[in-house]
Amino acid sequence: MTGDTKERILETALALFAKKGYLGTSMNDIAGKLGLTKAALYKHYASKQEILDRLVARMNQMDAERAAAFGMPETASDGFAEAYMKTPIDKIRAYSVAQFEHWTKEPFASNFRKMLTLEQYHDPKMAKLYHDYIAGGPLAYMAAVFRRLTDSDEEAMQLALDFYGPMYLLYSVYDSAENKAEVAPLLEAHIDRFVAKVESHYRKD
Amino acid sequence: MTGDTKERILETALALFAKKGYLGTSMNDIAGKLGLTKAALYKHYASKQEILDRLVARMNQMDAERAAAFGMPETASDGFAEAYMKTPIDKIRAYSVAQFEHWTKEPFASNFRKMLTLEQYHDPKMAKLYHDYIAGGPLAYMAAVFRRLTDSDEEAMQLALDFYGPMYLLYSVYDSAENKAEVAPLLEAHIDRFVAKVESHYRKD
DNA sequence: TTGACAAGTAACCAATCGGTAACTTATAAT
DNA sequence: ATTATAAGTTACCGATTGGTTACTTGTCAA
Repeated sequence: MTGDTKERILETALALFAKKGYLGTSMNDIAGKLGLTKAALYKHYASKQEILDRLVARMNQMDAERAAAFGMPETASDGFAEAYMKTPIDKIRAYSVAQFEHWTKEPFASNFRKMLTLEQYHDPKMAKLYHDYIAGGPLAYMAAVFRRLTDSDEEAMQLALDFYGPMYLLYSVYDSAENKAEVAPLLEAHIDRFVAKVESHYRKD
Repeated sequence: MTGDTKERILETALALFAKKGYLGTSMNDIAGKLGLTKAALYKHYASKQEILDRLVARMNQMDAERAAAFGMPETASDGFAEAYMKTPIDKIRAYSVAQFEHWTKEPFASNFRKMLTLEQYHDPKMAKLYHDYIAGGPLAYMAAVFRRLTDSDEEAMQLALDFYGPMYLLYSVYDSAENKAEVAPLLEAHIDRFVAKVESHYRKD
């Protein structure tokens, strides 16, 4: 039965970190929501920081598994040399839609993304995770992918901005949307329009 | 001399709120950075909350003045009925570039944007300000502007996503960029490409 | 000269923070 | 039956929180 409580602590802590931030969430808050006292939390984790560390470790593990499942190079790496090899446009589309569903509908990933958003400016480690997972990381990734379609790094970056900028904005739209079911179709329409535009302009495919 | 200290308290508090969040910043932090004790802060503001309220009020005032200076309808309003009247593409371009410079280089606006980013999930008022100023607000604004170029609301929204999504992403890119001077040209290139694409596709201008 | 006032200080307040110590209780293996 | 052990409790710790009180100091007007 230890695994059950230990798991519920992680989920509850992450949900609170996503809403109130790491500093804004007390051990009493986490324990209270589980019907426990805060001392019980220290039977499972040595400190508040260790709870956060375990959350980060789990996110890294989940992302590596997902990247492997979709046959895409991992995101966290600095070198994107292998990214612009053979990634057909269909695979990019499927991967992007799945990524969006993951970061919005999956409770763990959605709360983790919100937590990163709240912690990015005062914690360098969180800033790097936010960059790699949500912001500049995927942008650089797409720029590397599009590099083989274009003649210059500048145009590849513009294509990456065209492609990922709206997707990045839709994360925020999703979070504050009253009807969240309307958001994913906006992304799919955007990707379809983008693919059509690229395929008509770069006919060397 | 009261105005000087009162002003420095606001600026210092906002800079700390942007880095550590509202809850993560103590009155001691603010006072210490000014070479004062926290009791001195209460000679100028009744509470920590009043400092935040004054920052919000100042931002609203600054934005109204800027919107008026650029001849654009205000952002915070719910009704965009007047938005799609006569806003030439040149004015939109100039306004957008100025907005980006404002939210990145202007210290007050830059710190305010970061503070809103950190507070958006746990404070409904901050969530609305973030939406109106940074995320869904400008998106809806651009969708209303582009509505007169298109046949449907759906296509207007797609155009707005194409236009504002990259701009929104570049805010994040700017914050973590080592060479910040390279970011604004990315936005200007994007806008030029967008304008060229729109003018070739919608030739009823 | 005096007196009002703005702006600052040191010292304190109750509440809360992350974390610890001592104790209870249920379960399960020997 | 006994004994570990895991999982919980209550009560406490020093530090810090937002905020208050009493006091001092400099300036400027009557």
